[in-house]
Formats: sequence, C-alpha cells, structure tokens
Amino acid sequence: MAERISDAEHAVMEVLWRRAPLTATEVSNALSGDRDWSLQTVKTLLGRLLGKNVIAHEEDGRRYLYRPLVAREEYVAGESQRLVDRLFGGKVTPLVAHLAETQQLSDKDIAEIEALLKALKS
Amino acid sequence: MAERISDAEHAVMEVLWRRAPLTATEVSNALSGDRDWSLQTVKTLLGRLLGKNVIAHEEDGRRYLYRPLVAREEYVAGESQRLVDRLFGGKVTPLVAHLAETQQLSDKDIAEIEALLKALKS
DNA sequence: CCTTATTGACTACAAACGTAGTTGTTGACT
DNA sequence: AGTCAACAACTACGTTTGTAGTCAATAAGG
Repeated sequence: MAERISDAEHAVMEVLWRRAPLTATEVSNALSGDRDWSLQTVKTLLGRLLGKNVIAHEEDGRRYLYRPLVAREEYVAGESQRLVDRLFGGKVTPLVAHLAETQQLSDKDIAEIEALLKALKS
Repeated sequence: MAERISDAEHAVMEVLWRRAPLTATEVSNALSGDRDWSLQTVKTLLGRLLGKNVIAHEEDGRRYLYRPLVAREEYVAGESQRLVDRLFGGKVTPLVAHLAETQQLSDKDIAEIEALLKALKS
C-alpha cells in the first residue's frame, strides 16, 4: 500500500478533497486556472490515481463520478513524515527550529503556536 | 537555477554534505549499508548531479573529487518551503499545528520549541 | 433518423529516474 | 613487458511522469 502520488496527480487530489464526487469534466474545470491541462490529461491522471487505489469511481449513467479513497489528512501526514525523516532525522523539533528561523513569523503566529503547545502539555 | 534533486540523488548529496571532497568510490562506500547500489550507479548519480550543477568535481590525478555546490541548508529550506506551499497554503503555523497534533512530542520537546519561540519574540 | 458533442478506453511519446553494463585508458604489480 | 585493477566516458533499458491524441459508443438535439 501507500502508493506514491505524483505532483500532477496531487493537484487532482486537491480538487477531489475539496469537493467530491465529481466527473472528469468537473475536475478539469476546477483545475483550469491553476494548471493548464487538457481534459484528456486530467482523465489520464484520474486513471492513474485509480490504478494507485487512492481514488474510486462509481458509474453515473454514462460517466463516472470520482471520489478520494484516502483522506487528505492521511496524505498530509505521510508527506510531512517523509520530510521529517529525510531531512531532519525523524525529529520534529529540528524542523520546527528550522521553520522558526527561516520563516518570518509574526508575533501573532508565535503566540498561536505557543497556545497550541500549551494545550498539548499534560 | 534550482535544479530538482531526485530521491536517489539526494542520498548521494547527504554523503557529500557530511564530508567532501570525496571520490566516487568513497561516496559509494559511504552509501553501502543504506542503499545497495553498485559503484556504477553511484557514478551515474554523480554525473547527473554534475549536470544539474549542484555539485562540482576537480581532478585529482586520474580520478575526480566531488564536492557540493549547494549547501544542505539551502536544500532543506527549499524542500521545506515546497511542503509548506503544497500542503499548508504557504503558512507555517498550520504545519506546526499538524506536527504538534500527529507527532508525539515529549514535554521536553515542547519546552524546547517554546524556548525557541521565546527567543524569536521581538 | 442523422449529426454532433460528450465520454470512457486505449495508445503515444518524450523526459526524468532508478539501476546498471561496456569500453577504453592508465597506473601498479609481477 | 604483460596483466590486472581502477577509473571516467558512454550506452542501456525498464518505469514513472507530464502531457496529450485517437477511437468508438452513446446521449442529445434538430
């Protein structure tokens, strides 16, 4: 399991996570603006996502309705974990340290994070 | 600029970031254990990294010594930014929130991060 | 009914990637 | 001098990815 989702495929997933089920044409329309893909391209990507078992389709007359099989949360967690593992030795703290240093965090951001952490403390 | 570094290539970069300059054979040896690649494979990867201008080589008699041209810090920053952009709408706070929720942070971790944040507050 | 637009199925094709093998040269050892 | 080992250069090849095109069936509209 845990089929890898490519970059282009990810853009399609984002659409389906926002709203589903959708037809291929609807997905294509939702994407126009961001990416400039032909309908055929979107269909190819949907087919590949089907093959990877991360979406499913059900028949609706003569077209298909596509819906995600994996939750966005799950994907986000996986990708985040990958980054942490590959670049920060699996430790979250160094990543947060890195982010804190390189991003310009407003005082409000900092306060927000501090509140989050406080809530976690047992 | 900003040539994309593939997964396999990244493993090679990690070796060179740890210690450089190194010969192809030395890189290969440093990798054995993690990845099970033939020397030829490592050489191919070094060649591709050269093509992408992220490493350089200088002659040393009849072999080459390879060294990184981009700093690890730079790469880490780029990859982290990519993640934040793709999955968290470019905002760091939601990423930190996600990490805080999904990872089991010890009280010590939390304290560490809090200290970091405090130091940032203007 | 016949034409057209829509849609799924299948095919295409170049670039990037993972993973090497082969060849030619040369330094070292016998 | 002859053989072998090490190294760079070049070639190879299946897979994944990005980006479509073509074909056949069918629903819809005149």
